[in-house]
Amino acid sequence: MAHQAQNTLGDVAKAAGVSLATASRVLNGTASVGPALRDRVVRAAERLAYSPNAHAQALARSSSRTVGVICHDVGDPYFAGIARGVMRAASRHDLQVVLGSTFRAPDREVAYTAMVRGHRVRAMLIGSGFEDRERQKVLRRELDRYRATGGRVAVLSRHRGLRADAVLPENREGAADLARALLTLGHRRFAVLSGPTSLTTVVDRVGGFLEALAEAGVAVERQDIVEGPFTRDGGYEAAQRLIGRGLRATCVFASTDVMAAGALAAMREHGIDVPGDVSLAGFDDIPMVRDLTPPLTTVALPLEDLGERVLELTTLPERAGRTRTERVRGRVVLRESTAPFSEA
Amino acid sequence: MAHQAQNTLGDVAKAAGVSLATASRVLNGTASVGPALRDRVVRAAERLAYSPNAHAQALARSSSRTVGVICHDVGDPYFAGIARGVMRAASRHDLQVVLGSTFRAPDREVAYTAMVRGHRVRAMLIGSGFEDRERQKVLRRELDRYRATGGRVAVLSRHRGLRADAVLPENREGAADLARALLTLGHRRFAVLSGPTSLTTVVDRVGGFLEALAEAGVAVERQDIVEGPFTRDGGYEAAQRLIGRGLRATCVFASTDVMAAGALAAMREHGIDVPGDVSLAGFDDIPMVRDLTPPLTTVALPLEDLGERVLELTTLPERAGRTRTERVRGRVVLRESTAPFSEA
DNA sequence: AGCGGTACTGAAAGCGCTTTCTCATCCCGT
DNA sequence: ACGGGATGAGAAAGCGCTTTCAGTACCGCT
Repeated sequence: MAHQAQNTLGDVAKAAGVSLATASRVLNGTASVGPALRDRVVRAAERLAYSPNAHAQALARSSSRTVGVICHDVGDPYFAGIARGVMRAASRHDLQVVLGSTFRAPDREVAYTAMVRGHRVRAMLIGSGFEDRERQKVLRRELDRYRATGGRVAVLSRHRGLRADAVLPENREGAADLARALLTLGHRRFAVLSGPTSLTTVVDRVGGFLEALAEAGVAVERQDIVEGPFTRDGGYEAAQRLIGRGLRATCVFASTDVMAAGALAAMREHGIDVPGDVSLAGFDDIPMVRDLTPPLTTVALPLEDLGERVLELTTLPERAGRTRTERVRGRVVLRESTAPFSEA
Repeated sequence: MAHQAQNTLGDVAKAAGVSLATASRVLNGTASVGPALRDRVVRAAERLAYSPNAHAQALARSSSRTVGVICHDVGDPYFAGIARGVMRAASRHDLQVVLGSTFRAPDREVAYTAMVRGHRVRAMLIGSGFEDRERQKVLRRELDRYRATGGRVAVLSRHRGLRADAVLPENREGAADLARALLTLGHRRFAVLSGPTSLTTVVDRVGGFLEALAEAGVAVERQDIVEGPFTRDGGYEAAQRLIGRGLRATCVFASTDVMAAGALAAMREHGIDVPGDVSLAGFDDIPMVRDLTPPLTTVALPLEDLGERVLELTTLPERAGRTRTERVRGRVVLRESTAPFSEA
């Protein structure tokens, strides 16, 4: 599917009766060119519908204005929000974006980084994140190679041993804050809907939550921690299982809002009133949760902002040894899905 | 921010003690090379962490495995769903994606097409769509130039006078189906929450809805059609205004689910029961609407599927004169947000 | 008139790869 | 033993641009 001949800079130069060099200079504004010639070139370019070949430019300049973005799933509201922020910032910096969606498959993540490296992008934003040691090692090698050649890397959320600039949603602390807020409401028996423990995000959130409870002397039994896919239906199923085992908790924490949404549906189906019978809280504050009934208590993360910031990080001048880390504290938002509890 | 020297194919060739040509052939598998040399090349490439420069390849081959995707806003659940489909299909076809988000600004749309054209992508997917004649003319010119040089274009939803392969959600028919379903429920007085009439999608949906009503002899008064931004908050505000004017309709149609979600919130705030006091319906069937209370009646569009199909279109061999059009009929899904109505 | 600048413009050398051509070899049948 | 088709490998010509480097003109001065 080769492209047919496009007009090249050479054509433009010929049409304008100037040299290649001059045409290039006019179109890039890299040097002063006499107004007469300048005009002729601009006109010729317009007339020929000239569009500079980005590849040729990238090759000649050995640099590009492209960044690579790799995330788990653009379809997920979490990444959709982040992606929006990234796109906004990219457009502000006049950067192009090539996108990779791993669908949560670690090897696809590595494949994408390789591909993106091939594109000689000036920066790479990584928004996925796996606990898998082996994978992480491979990824790290890939990224080190990339950086060795001058590439920038910025990650969103924690990545094991990936020395890179990062925007860090404080999942651990946010979940802990939430736990404390729920304790304050009087809850003492909790259940947790966990996502796959292969995701760092999940590990941090669940870990932070349990830890804060533990500090208050509250333990969560193993059977009250249910794991499921990091999706709405994953939450639904996990909740089903929890309910099937006999729901004894007075408060359920879902490690992400989309799971909470699913859980809410499951509870409704089982005639369990939220927050009457049980309180429910999520994490992220994706837009839709305000519109659930009841609106969901959650830890608000400024998703779009996170996206913008991680992109911005790569535009900052590189710092010698140290990497930059921007921590973003989630804000606990208490809504109607959680109610005070007192031992009847 | 020039990249430092990466290992080039030349380095690999030298390290393997073969010519550039042979190295290229081995790495691309384009010709048979003796097993001994082949092995040396592969090893050398691995050792040097060689990553072919995609730009150089694109330039030399004058073709690339990249497609451009342009949409209004990846953050919107509608496009997020579609984007997911596109990414899935792209990964299946081993195609890279460069993404553009126009944030609903027509000139940004044109700018993106130009940029994407510069990338010599093999195909361009356009998911936006404006009624604006002037803009459309500019866009069309841009795309014609692109196609004149062998580029493929596929659009999602109707685009005025853009002769291109298309996946066409039948907005008009879907809205009409919905209207008829609502009529069957007994409703005779309707209100419409319209998005900006600069969007083709809006025009089609609202038009189809009203037309079907008209055919049944039901008219909607001008003041019962309220326009707002194509967002959740746009729906909220539009509903506010409608309520402010004195809501007389027994059924409200929002031209997109996200607006319906906002409208639902507004109604709840005003103590208007859905569907007790008024029925409410949307369009798209984005995942979240199942989880609203009440779950939303809507016209279901297979979003992810739409995305896959529009990408697939560009992978099909081009057809001489005629363009392909895949129509996708939305399916009316009646949920609890709509109730039968009978004149009390 | 002659000198040092200043301001423009062009020729040409790459950027890193693919892909014709060309040229050796090698193996086969006869 | 010899011609001829495979087969394997290299040289070199681009792909479309940017960017040194090397002028050429022309300006104001002395």
